[in-house]
Amino acid sequence: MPPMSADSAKRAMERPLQEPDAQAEAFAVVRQAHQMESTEDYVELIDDLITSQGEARLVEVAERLGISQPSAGKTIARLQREGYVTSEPYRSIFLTEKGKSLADKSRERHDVVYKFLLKIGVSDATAKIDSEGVEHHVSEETLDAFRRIIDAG
Amino acid sequence: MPPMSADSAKRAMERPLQEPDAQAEAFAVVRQAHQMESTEDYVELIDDLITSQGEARLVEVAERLGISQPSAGKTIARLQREGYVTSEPYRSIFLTEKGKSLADKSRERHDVVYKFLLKIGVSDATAKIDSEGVEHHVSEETLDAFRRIIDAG
DNA sequence: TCGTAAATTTAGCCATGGCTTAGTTTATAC
DNA sequence: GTATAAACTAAGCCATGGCTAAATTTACGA
Repeated sequence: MPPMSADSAKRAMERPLQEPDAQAEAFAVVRQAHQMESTEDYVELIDDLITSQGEARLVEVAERLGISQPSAGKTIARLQREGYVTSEPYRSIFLTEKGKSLADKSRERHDVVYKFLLKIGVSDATAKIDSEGVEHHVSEETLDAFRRIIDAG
Repeated sequence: MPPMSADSAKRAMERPLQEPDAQAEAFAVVRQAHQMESTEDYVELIDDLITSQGEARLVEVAERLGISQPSAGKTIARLQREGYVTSEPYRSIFLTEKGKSLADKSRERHDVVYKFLLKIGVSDATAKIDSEGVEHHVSEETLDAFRRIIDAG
């Protein structure tokens, strides 16, 4: 093992490693959040499309996600397998109860993050982009902290 | 197309859809961030291990990520292919210049998010977990907003 | 009604990143 | 110095989620 530099020693003091299992747990949470990410993005988007346009077509879902139609279709098939949506061949996409309630929860979370970012002075364009990425990784506790700040005047 | 309910009409007013290409862009940013996520997690962890323990062994990387050794090894191989790390068979793992500078940037970002969460009243345990997920999805603009709040008394 | 364009599906490609099982190398302890 | 344990690699499995190209179905306008 090479000797430790002064700098390294300093950083090791200031920023000690976590316990291995606590750190592993944090990464596990991220990986799990990650698995739900695309599911949440899809149901949220589908719900928005149904609300604004009366129906959710694959072509529109793909366009708004910025991916090809077959890619979107493949994921929609998974969502159907997992009970979030229903749709018959060549028809538009509907949310199940399960899908709708996940969509509602996701949108709520998304909105809190978005409004919070605006509140602390982030521009609208950046708030839109960052909230899309951040929404899947904030716990209820953090959301509550965000809500307190939103509501504070 | 089915008729729109009163509720839906209301929500459509309050939360209009974004432009398709702006929305697609936001998702593209998330997907790209996503591709960098594991790279950043690895180099940051490897750097921390080198600093605290003098070297980074695969067994430790795997343990702290909470995944199997072969899984960690496969990703390390990718990182080597992409020029972030070097390592010879059965030896410990080193960061290249490129890897080291990414690690530094990631740690900085991670620390800002972590400290910010503490500052707004999130518990230490939650701040550790959430910062792990959030760090990859905050823009420089948002980080600056976080820094302002951290520095504000 | 019928031809064409748009939407959707199918098939098959690729990379990532999990996993297990089994083999190899290294390090250690006796 | 050698046996054993620990660390690592190899091989091969799986699901996800991108892609393209080609086939099919639907919808629409002339």
